[in-house]
Amino acid sequence: MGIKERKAREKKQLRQQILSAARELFVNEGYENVSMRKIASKIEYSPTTIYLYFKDKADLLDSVCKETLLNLLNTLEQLKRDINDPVEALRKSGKAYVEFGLEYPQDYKLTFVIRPQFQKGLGLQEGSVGEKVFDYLRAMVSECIRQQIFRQVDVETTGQVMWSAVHGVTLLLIDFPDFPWTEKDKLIDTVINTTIEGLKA
Amino acid sequence: MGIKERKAREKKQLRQQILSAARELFVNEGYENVSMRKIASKIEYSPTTIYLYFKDKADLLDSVCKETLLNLLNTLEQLKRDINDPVEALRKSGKAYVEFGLEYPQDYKLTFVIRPQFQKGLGLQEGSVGEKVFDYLRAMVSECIRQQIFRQVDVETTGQVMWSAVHGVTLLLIDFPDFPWTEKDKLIDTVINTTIEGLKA
DNA sequence: GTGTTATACTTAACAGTGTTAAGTTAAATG
DNA sequence: CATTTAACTTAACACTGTTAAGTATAACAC
Repeated sequence: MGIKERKAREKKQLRQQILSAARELFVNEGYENVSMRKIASKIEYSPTTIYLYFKDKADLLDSVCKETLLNLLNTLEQLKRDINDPVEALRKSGKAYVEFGLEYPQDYKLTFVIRPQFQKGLGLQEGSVGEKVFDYLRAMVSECIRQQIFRQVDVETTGQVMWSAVHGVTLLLIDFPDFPWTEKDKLIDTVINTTIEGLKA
Repeated sequence: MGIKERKAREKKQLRQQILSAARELFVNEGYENVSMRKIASKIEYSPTTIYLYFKDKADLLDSVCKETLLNLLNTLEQLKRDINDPVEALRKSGKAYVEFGLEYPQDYKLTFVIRPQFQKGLGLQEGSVGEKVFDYLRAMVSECIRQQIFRQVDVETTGQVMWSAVHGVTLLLIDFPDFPWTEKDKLIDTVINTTIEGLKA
């Protein structure tokens, strides 16, 4: 019974191949500037083959995005294990969050800006990766409050403030790459540090 | 010599008509889903006529956004006249900024998220309205630093931190209307206050 | 008033897009 | 060996932004 399994393996491989090609093109040239034909030509298949593996172009981007969000979650959870001080963990997590957004701007914008626009009704879907990322942030903030490092404001608000800050700087850096920003890392650090300082007792 | 003036007036009128039609369609259906043909049909001209008034679709979007920014700038400058305390002015301006975004969410996204995506290379151009808005913010922050209320970090960075915060919370509130946010005004105030506190000495 | 020029707009077309229906080819099954 | 099934391709549709060429009308000079 090895034949069916080989076939399934090959299908999975091609799916992954499409996904990788799409990611590379999306990241380098931007979602709008990448056509299905371009992706197809990169993997040396006809354009219509893609539709045997993905519903449409949005679904393809969706899948690319889900992959990278899982990466973000991995990165963050790895980080958590190595750091004890909750403030330091929050700082590093914030930085990792922004850097992820800058590394995969298309994915970031799709998930946190574009998808909500077309998928109204739910903020972050139940059980979605996006929700898990916010859960992670909440846990961290919660620890800072518990240890009385942060002011005793409610956890939800505090988490949302933190999210606003990193979300804001991420999008500004993505959307206005030619604005005369302060040196990028300095800006990110200052945003995170300022917010943390402001949240302290 | 009234003929030339009448002609000029008519040209201006048609330009404005195109602009209004474009704004309405962009806001209601989203930039990508609006074609030049759709705009043209709305104003009952041929599609190519638009190109006599605007370089291309991006330029049209640009002009729509410029209008939006002028409105924002007006709102802000009205505010400035009434307040003396620079921190209070900054707080109120931040709030006004966010509220402007929430009142015209589609316009805000068009200007600060969608346009940069399609009109690359725009830092904030010399003399542009966007630059004036940031100048406004800079002046305010500068005063806070001069009066030694804020830490002596450079003005640019400080301004950018402030912008990140308000931009972030504005977009989150727009894009995830069904997320279990803290009460809206409380969240906005906390974001602004936290950032201001973090910037203080 | 007539001929010419400039202005404002339109028609037709190009090269590209996402997507689908129908067709092909080769492998697996009975 | 015949038939069915799966994987992939070809051709086409209805769109997109944009441009070059054409047209009709209004303004101007004489």
